[in-house]
Amino acid sequence: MTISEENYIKVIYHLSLVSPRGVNTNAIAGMLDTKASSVTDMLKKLSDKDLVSYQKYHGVTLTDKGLHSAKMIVRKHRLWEVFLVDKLGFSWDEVHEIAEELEHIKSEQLVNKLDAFLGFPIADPHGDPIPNAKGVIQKVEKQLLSEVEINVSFHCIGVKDSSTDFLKYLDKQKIALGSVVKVVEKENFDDTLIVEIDGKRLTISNKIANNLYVQ
Amino acid sequence: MTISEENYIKVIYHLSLVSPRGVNTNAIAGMLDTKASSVTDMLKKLSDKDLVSYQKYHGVTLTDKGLHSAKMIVRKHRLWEVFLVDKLGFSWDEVHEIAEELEHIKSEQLVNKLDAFLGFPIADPHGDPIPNAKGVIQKVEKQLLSEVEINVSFHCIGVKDSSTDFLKYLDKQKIALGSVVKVVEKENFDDTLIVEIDGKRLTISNKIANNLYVQ
DNA sequence: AAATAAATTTAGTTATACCTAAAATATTAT
DNA sequence: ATAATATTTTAGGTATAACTAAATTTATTT
Ligand SMILES: [Mn+2]
Ligand SMILES: [Mn+2]
Ligand SMILES: [Mn+2]
Ligand SMILES: [Mn+2]
Repeated sequence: MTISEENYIKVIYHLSLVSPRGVNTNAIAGMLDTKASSVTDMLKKLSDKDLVSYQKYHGVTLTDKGLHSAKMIVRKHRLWEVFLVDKLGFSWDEVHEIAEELEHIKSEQLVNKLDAFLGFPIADPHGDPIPNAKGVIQKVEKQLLSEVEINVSFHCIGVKDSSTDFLKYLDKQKIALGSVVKVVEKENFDDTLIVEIDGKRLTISNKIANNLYVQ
Repeated sequence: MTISEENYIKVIYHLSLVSPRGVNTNAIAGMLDTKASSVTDMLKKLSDKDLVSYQKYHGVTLTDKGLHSAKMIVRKHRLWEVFLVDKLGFSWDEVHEIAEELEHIKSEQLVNKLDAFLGFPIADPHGDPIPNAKGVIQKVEKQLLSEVEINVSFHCIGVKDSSTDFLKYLDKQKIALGSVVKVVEKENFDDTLIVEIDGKRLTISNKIANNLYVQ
């Protein structure tokens, strides 16, 4: 599998979590910053390799083989992110780009030794679950902060958006995974929230609350 | 710089340590397991990018820019090898292939953080020197065991050949970097040596002695 | 100084992974 | 149901990095 093929498989995997009935050509093109015609070319190749099942004009789904490959790539991506943050001292907004390269390193032995070295983490620095060596992903129940009951305490356990801008905002507000959050007040007009984070009061927009997972 | 370009630059670097007057097309082809005509194509491209100076039919040398790039690739290769052995528990005969991939990961910050994480090692698991962030390589004086005075003790500090076969042979004979070696007797007919390694007697061929660096 | 051999380059192909523009199909609006 | 619009595919083209076979240049013999 080439790096390009792996990138397609990974994108199809992520998109299929949202559209399990079939992933559109244009959606893939958007994620990979490429043209729809290039996507069509690649879908044919992936289909020939039995990694996706593809019906012209009706999108693709991953085959079992494709799904497993995708999970192994995601596993590598997230393990490397843990390594970069926990061992090398990168901050959580710096690691995605580097992990995009590291996820294509081939050795299975490497991934499994890295996993052990990191202590078999179950989530990456953004709270995303890490598939195990067999591809099994632990399901954790989580809610968006925007949809949570008022005056009940939760823990931050992940981010939905992991753009640099959002992660840096969270750093600035001292919101980290593990922080204790409680919604104190909800403004009906625009859904702005007044929250208590680790004891400190803070006003946050709906857009922020809508990208923070809690448990 | 593409992965392919980096591989060429690195091979030219290694060959130029032996032939500083100019590296031949065929030598490069041999190392990269490709054809001379492919090499010629690439040399033109590298020359256009000012990474090598190339005169048709007369081989190439690295420019300053090319030399620096080469050292940075070698730096990454060797640092990753240290990581794989020291942190992940790979043995020294398993790491080269993986490092061949890892050496192409782009982030400069990554290399320097990795370097710090590893404690700024000066040599890789095979005893080869690791260029620092500026490209400076510490010169250590070393001799081949085959050329060393009799009845004088030395330390093993590196291997010339780092093929799996040779490294596994050394493992089997309990010869490692750091071992204390003394040549006890030299057979004039075929240069076979009787050596004492960490106190134990052993007979080794000239070919073995010719691939072990001591100090 | 030729002749022969070896090394290197050029010319012409191939596969991958992109692209643009045009054609085909599907979706939506009238 | 037809027309308009959006999506997707096809057709034809580019750049990279490989290849084979032929031509050219350099090195070695005689
Ligand atoms: Mn990421
Ligand atoms: Mn992540
Ligand atoms: Mn190596
Ligand atoms: Mn090495």
